[in-house]
Amino acid sequence: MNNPRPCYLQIAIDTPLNAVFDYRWQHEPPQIGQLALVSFAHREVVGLIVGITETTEVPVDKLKDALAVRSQLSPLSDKWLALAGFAADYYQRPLGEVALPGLPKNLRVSTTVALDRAIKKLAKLDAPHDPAPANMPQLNASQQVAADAIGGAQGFKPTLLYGVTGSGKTEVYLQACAQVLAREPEGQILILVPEINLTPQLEGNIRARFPGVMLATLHSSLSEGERMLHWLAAHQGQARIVLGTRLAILSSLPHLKLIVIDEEHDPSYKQQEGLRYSARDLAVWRAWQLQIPIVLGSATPSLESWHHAQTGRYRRLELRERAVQNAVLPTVKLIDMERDKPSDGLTSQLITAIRQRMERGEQSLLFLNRRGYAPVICCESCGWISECTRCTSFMVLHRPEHRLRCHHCSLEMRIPRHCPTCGNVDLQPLGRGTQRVEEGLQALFPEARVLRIDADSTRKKGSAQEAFDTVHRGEVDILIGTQMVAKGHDFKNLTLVGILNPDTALFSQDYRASERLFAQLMQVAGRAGRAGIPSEVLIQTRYPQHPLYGAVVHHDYDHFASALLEEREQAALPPYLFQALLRAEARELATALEFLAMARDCMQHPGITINDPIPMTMTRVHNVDRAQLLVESPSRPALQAFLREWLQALRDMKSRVKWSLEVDPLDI
DNA sequence: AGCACGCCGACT
DNA sequence: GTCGGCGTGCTC
Repeated sequence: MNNPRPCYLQIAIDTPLNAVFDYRWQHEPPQIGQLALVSFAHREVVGLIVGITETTEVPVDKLKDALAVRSQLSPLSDKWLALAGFAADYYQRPLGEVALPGLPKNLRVSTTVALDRAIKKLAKLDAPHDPAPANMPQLNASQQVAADAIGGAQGFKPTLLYGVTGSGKTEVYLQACAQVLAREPEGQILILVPEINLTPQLEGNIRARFPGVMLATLHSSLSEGERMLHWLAAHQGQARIVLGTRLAILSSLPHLKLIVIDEEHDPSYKQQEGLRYSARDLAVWRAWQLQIPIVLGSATPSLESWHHAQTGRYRRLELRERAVQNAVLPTVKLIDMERDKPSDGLTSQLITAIRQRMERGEQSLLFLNRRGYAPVICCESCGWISECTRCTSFMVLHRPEHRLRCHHCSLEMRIPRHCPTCGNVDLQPLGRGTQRVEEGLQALFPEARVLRIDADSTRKKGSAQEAFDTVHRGEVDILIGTQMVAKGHDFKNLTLVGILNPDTALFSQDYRASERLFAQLMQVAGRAGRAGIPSEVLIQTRYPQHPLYGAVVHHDYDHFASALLEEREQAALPPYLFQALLRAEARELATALEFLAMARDCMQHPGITINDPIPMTMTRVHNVDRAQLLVESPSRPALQAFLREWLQALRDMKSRVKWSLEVDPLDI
């Protein structure tokens, strides 16, 4: 057991320091990829062994002994280490910050009881697999072509599966999976979805289809015990199918043979804090690394993927029809709000359409992406408006709770009885959110069962599921909701979708806003008419002539996307240009801007454009001012090379300003 | 990022 | 007298 000659372990630790740390080890040498418990800066942490050497440069007085190696856990593979290494390089973060946070928490504590228990439990579950699928439904012709193309692919073959909502993409994935499981005796499949609670039926479908193979799920609402078990099942190769959200892209899958990314355009594949990675982009890299097929599915692909399909880097497969017998796409109509003036936010045409559904016993869904009662209240005599004292934003009126609430810093207060500046008692709500529309609907249709689903109405755990179940049981006539109702759900009796206020995104500063709006409209429109009953989507707009709406009416993503891509090329925007964003925050805006100006000027940068520092659109959040600096280049390698040097220079500046870098930012 | 050390203000 | 405020400095 005792090895007379000590070795040195190079250990990556979850810290912002851009280095690995050497520790002495006086026992049998471990393997690269194993985890080790070490004492680091007055605390005990678990790090990842990334190198083993016989010498070290570190002075003896600094060197410590590693405390333990987690020898019961088989090492993370070279391929996995290379994936973490790529992500660390690409997103300009220390390896430890990439590799460690994705591991189950119970692997990163000083005790091993949870690990030992999970290993024992999985040993008992080690039954032989039977990959045979149960109850395979008949596919239509284009589904079959797609399933065979994906399931039969060899090598690195990215496929963009472009299929309208309800065209049966899921069934294509499942049958492609069946082919891979049958062909590869140990093969594993990774299926990524945007948010698991929005697709609870997918998990059930997979289990029912493949009763003989182990499925592991990985997402943020698992308990720590479950996460440990599922992660380990994937790591040991026992789980043949892993279904997860973006964080699952960094799971250990030694026999990975196929990757599926459902709704690949969905912004939730992009992590928005800490390591801001794109799970979709990492998935493509991982497929390339392993030389395996990957399928990206969407009714409204991201322009990045669309571009790759146009240039031939991805193969494009198409599903043009809805898969359910007789189900057709809903008819989309635009309601001109200049002609049909809304009262309580609803035009007379929309009200009539809802009334018809009531009479026929069918359901209606109203979509408004704004929660609360009204986005702001104001004083009509002096012009005071309810601004947040800590953020560059407004306090939103939440009438049922009798409170004003800032959606950015969650500051709350009672509704003032009178205007804080002039004393006027007549404070008016301005604009409308879901609560106000709910109130208007109830007044308009006293006999209707109206249900509101948004982040406020579903605060309690499980209440969202409960609300959706109520809709599925047919106990709701009119559903009003935000984003939450747009995704995934298959409402059988829903034949009308009303979209209340989509216009704001049309004139947004954010060049991605129209792409997102289109995807959102298609997605929510896709909730209607799934069971074969003819159905309608009504969009209330002041700009019925806008080309975006024209494309929605004709269900024509092809031309819309190609037109947007052309605009992006003309304007030199992604995907024809690569970007990174340096953000800085400070108590005073000037401090943040000064730091960014220094950053801009601290280095030569041929081939790289560095724009001027500007305050962020929402400058102040929770009493912190934020500014940003956009860096651009038509060459990704040039940008990458520049960023590496630049970040070193920024670290050496030792500024007290808090800053961070995001590669491939979505929101600018 | 944590966490300790360190040097100045109001409390039993 | 000390409890604790957060500035600054280090982590193999």
